[in-house]
Amino acid sequence: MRKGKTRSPGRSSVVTLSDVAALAGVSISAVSRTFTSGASAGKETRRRVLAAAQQLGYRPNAIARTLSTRKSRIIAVVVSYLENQFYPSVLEALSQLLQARGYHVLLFIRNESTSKDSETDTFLLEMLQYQVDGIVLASTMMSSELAAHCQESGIPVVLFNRTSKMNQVSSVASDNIEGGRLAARLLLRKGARRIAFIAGLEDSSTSQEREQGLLAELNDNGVQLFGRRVGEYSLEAASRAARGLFDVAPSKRPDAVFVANDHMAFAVLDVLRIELQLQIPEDVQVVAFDNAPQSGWGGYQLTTIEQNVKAMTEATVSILLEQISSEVPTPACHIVTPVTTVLRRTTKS
Amino acid sequence: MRKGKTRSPGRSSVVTLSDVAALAGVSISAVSRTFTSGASAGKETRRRVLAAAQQLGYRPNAIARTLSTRKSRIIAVVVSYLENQFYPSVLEALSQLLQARGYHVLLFIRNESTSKDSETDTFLLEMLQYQVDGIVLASTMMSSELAAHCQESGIPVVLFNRTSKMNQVSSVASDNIEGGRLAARLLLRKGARRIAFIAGLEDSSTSQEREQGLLAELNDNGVQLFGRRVGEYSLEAASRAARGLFDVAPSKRPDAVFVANDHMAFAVLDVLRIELQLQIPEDVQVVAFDNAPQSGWGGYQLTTIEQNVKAMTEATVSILLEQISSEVPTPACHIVTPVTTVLRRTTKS
DNA sequence: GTGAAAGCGCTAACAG
DNA sequence: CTGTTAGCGCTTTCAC
Repeated sequence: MRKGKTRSPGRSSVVTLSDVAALAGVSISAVSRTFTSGASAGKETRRRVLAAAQQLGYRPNAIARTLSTRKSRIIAVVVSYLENQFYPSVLEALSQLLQARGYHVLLFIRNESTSKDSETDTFLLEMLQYQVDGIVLASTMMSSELAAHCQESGIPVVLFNRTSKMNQVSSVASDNIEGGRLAARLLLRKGARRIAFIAGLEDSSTSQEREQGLLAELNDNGVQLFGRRVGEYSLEAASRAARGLFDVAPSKRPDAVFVANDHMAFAVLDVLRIELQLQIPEDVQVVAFDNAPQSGWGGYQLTTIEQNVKAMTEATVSILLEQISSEVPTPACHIVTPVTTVLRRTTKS
Repeated sequence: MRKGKTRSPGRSSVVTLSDVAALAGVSISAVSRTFTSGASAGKETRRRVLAAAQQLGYRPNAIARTLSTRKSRIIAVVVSYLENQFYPSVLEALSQLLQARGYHVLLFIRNESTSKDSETDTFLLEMLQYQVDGIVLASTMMSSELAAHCQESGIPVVLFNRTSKMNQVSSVASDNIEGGRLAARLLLRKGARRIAFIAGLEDSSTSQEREQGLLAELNDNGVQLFGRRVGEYSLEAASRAARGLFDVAPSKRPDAVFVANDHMAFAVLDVLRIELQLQIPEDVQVVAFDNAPQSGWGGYQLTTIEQNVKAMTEATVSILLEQISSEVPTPACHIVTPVTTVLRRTTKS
């Protein structure tokens, strides 16, 4: 191991507290204090320290600070995949907010297709090892088990865009039930009567709630669900689902579909329009969920139920920071953000 | 500050090396060694340590380890925005590779629109403070200056999908010039003679090279560039560029456009088809660059020059890890990955 | 307000 | 192979 004053040249970051202290002719605690907001800083001392620090190009070592304070100012965010543009949007918003408050994002992408269950543990371990101050689980496919694990390790967790059976852990999600109802109401109002649903993953709370809302509203209006398939949140499965529903005799076809998210809806629209030569919205109307960026693009013009990314991400960081700063374990809280329907060309005007 | 053995309950991560050592009845170094690969581990000792660690739920503290070893196993990756799906793809691939090798991704999103120049420094500072082992700059819009800064701080940097005037810093990028030539050749072969170009950001090396290749090939075939606009890598500017080029008398219209990336091309296609009611590829052919995921979707079916994300990301991590592990400063290296044209429906068959 | 000193949890000589 | 020990760079009592 290197000895005290030996410096490997070229590494500017090896300027330490004591170097600055030496140059400024004060103690290291003095230096530490001037770099710690809200500490008893001597006026003249501060000036000299700042000068010395400036001259030396001193940068506080966040790692050392973390070791000492047990606060890393790092938030782990885990997502399952970035293919669905909704998630990059979220990631961007989240990162922005966190950065503005002096936190940093340690990104974990848990690609479902290439990862086994055991990896879940690996992930968790790694997050814990890095002493992250908080975790946001923005992964619809993440097991509730993992959430529980995190929770019990004592570090704040918030479930993003999903909820958990156990109310122990905080969550932020859209009003998916209401969203499902909005979709149903819209479709009904536009004259649809043979309404089908394409689910995401069966065990995703998000998909379940959206379906639940759909069914409730349909039921309230005395109409039955016409068909149902599972799209697993993937392009391929969604395409298959669409074929299953629509590649049949016209008399057996739905006249509308509610797709659990925009991402799947793009695939659905492609098979409907291109493979099956169906007219949208004349032959079939479709409404989905999220309002991902591409939904508004000319190629799709998808009518959808919008999730309020801004509200969701803001709630997420505020809960997280709240829990982080609070000494006592804060009770879990569950935020439900409102949704709105945005009308485009996949429903009749 | 908390005293030695005092534990705040509920925080399982406070189990330390010495706790394990005590339970196992060995020294802390023994414990440390069994958790350090390639260390002289006593067979029986190891067994007992592992048992004790297991029982206590011990997790090595990566922060402490970092402080001691000066290796954080964290790589900073900075991107400018995630709206262009090419970047989420890259991020996912990068994260995958890095994770597999025991590294982690600290994500920085430098949203151009909301950030001032001074923030560049802030970013850099933060990365340095966290003692990141390496940096990948996957941001076309990032100033070369920042790259230089990083470089001089002694930590390995690789420019992703861009190059720098100064050859000091490593880079990984596609063969953009060849890509531009491929686009030109394709368009020429498909009968286009009035070929226009929509650039990204003027000072982006990537856009410059693509244009350069286009011009070179055009020139070799004795044809002049028919028109040129700047799309700034944004949907809005690209739409404007498309209007500028095509919202004119038919006699003055290009019969093909090469767009500097797919992201802009989507906007271009939308104005061409929807606003201007032009037939693609009959009235105008378009080819772009990247082969972003959506390019293959039914709504666009965009002919494009594909960047090999796999090759690019693999090269990136291999350079990075190489430089990290090498004691002496490794000379900068510049990887150029091959591109291929993928034919779809925006060019004639 | 300021300095001395004791850690934070782990690693890496070094001597046995 | 094992234990002892001296740090890594910073924060935070605790006296002065």
